[in-house]
Amino acid sequence: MPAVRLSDVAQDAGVSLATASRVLNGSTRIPGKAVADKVKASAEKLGYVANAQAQALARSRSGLIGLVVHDIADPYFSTIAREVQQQVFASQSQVLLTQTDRELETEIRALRSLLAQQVDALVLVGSHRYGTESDAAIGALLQGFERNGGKVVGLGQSLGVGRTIVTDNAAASHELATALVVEGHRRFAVVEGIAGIPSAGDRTGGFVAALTEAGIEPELSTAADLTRDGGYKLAARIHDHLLTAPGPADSPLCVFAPADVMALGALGELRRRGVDVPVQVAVAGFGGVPDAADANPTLTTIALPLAEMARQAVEWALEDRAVSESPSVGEERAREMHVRGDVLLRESTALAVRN
Amino acid sequence: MPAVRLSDVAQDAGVSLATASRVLNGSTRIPGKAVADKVKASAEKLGYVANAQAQALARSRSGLIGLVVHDIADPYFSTIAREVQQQVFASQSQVLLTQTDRELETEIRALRSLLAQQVDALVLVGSHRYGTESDAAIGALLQGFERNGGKVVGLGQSLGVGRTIVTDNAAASHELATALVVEGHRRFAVVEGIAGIPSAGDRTGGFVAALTEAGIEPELSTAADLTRDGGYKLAARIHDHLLTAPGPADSPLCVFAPADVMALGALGELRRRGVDVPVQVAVAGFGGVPDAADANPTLTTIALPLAEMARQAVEWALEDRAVSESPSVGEERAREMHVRGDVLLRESTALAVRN
DNA sequence: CGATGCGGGGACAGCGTTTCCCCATCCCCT
DNA sequence: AGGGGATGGGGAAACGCTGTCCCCGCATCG
Repeated sequence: MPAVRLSDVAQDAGVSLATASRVLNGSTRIPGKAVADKVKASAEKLGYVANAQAQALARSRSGLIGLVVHDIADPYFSTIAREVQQQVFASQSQVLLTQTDRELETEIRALRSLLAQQVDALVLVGSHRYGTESDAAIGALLQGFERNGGKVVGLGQSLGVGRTIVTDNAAASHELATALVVEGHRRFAVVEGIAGIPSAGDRTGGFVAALTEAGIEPELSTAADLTRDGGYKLAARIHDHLLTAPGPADSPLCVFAPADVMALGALGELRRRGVDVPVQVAVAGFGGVPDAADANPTLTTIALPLAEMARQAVEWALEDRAVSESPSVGEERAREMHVRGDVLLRESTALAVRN
Repeated sequence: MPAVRLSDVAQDAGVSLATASRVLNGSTRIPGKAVADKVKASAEKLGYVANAQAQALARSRSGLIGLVVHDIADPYFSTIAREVQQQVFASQSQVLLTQTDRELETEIRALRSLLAQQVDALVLVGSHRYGTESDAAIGALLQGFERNGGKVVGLGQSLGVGRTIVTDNAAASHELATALVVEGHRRFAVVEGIAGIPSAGDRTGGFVAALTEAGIEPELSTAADLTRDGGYKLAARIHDHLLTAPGPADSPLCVFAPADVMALGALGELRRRGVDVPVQVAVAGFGGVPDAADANPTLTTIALPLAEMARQAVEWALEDRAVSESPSVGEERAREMHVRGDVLLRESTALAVRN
């Protein structure tokens, strides 16, 4: 029972293949009303569903958008994915989802697959930075893709190719650290940057820079993944550290986790270990996922306009190619858009009222 | 600068299209080593990437798996999606993601698109139940898909087509309610079922049935979406209700939200309103998302083995068609698999120790 | 009244792969 | 030494659709 093809519809309606095609797809040429109705009736009757693969092959446009995230279970990425999917779907296109787990090899494989599927555009969220030696393969892939007419949109940091929605990770983290110091925090712990993931390093970097300016040095710097599990590990380290270096009782250790999901995990693990937040330890995250506002204590973080960023990314991804290929003389189309995060000081970093 | 095609590789290697195809894809016929190496070298040199669309057309297998969820930003779905994506990707296939937002029309559109993309299999998570009048269109779509050789796997409740991983929502909720009553809870609030989403109704239904058996009637039943926002709304209703019917001071109102994300939202909103959980209000969820364990208070819930369920779904979805078409005589392949949820009584429903 | 458009429909050549079928070798067996 | 069976490579027909080119007929205009 093979699927019904366009030729079946054409035959049933008594018209040619060409006419059937014109009726059932927005062609430039609109057949006469009478014929059109006949074709539509036949299509309906037979339950015709176009073969997108064949259409893609003939049109050389697949209507597929590749979405690359590190981990779809991370609320940061799933919040973005939600919006991306909605927008793309509203435009009659489809989202092809891939996860990299922050592995370079996996990302390369994922990109290869997406390219093989002939995606029209690629939306990379929190990708590796293009340009470093080991990322050369990715850079080559992306450049080749763009040269063949594909669009690349980066969400997070600049890729060196395509268009990017840049979050100034370092500046935002700098602002957060400054605010925390102003609040009265003096003891800090940070998470070490992760090789190949520049955004994490930028965040910690900006944070530490602000501390340095304030004449403060973090008393702990530890390595951990940007995941919930990483947050557990981070909490364990913090706990251990406090056992050996308790410090003044009225001064909590403020830990900056460069991802909200990590901060949320740390919150859970600290509590399990009987460490009070924010009295003994203060926690700050980065991202502004919805979960952070409902946590207890509510999580101090840098809120990024995730939905807006996603919408902009899709807009660029779906933008008519004709427009993008004709850079209106003199006025070059913006290749980057900067968004800023809002520092949200909440309960997780609140200091006890001084008596 | 069009992409390099297989014919380019063949020409470069000085072999025919057929041979090149045989070398670069696992064909049954393996060309001689010498020729194979030459072709591989050319492919590498030219940066050849196969056109999956064309392959799909020729092979009539797309290597695409359609994933349908209500809301990818809901941790329940994103946890499942994470696992599904990983498994599918490991098998050289791709995930096509769609969200329904729990809208029937959207789900129909989504299915149509997935069918148009010629997906090899469909994984439906928490879909509408097939069989009710308004779902006839979906049922027809799915049946037609299956008849054409597609596979359908449902995750949640039975679809009436394909294979299903069934969670016994009613029984699990019944067990949870019983446990809560045993703990000492006497006052309950529930969420009304939502038209078209049987799982929510089943959960509340099982919960209420257990209460009835215990001679208890919920003192509040309210409508709210199975989302974080729904949780906010639920919390607001609960709060209002408590203002008019405070009840005995030592007896909290226990509210059952049939989705963890909803319960988590309620936790946040209750706190914002100054309602203490679990002292004034107890909260229970359903699903067992990772977030529930890190919440404060930790969330009582029914934990489903989400990752396992996802893995099983993918296994069925990717199962060799030849196997599934030859039902080994006598031993019919299981069409359903039942998983049970574990009742996890945690802090959000803890009663104060009786003095 | 004949010529010029133009609207509307059909034939057909691709789009990039796979795969069936045929053909040329080469080897081994009789 | 000749024939038969492997073995390995090539030609070409699909796969289902789009888009270009062409043709026909009717209305309009000179």
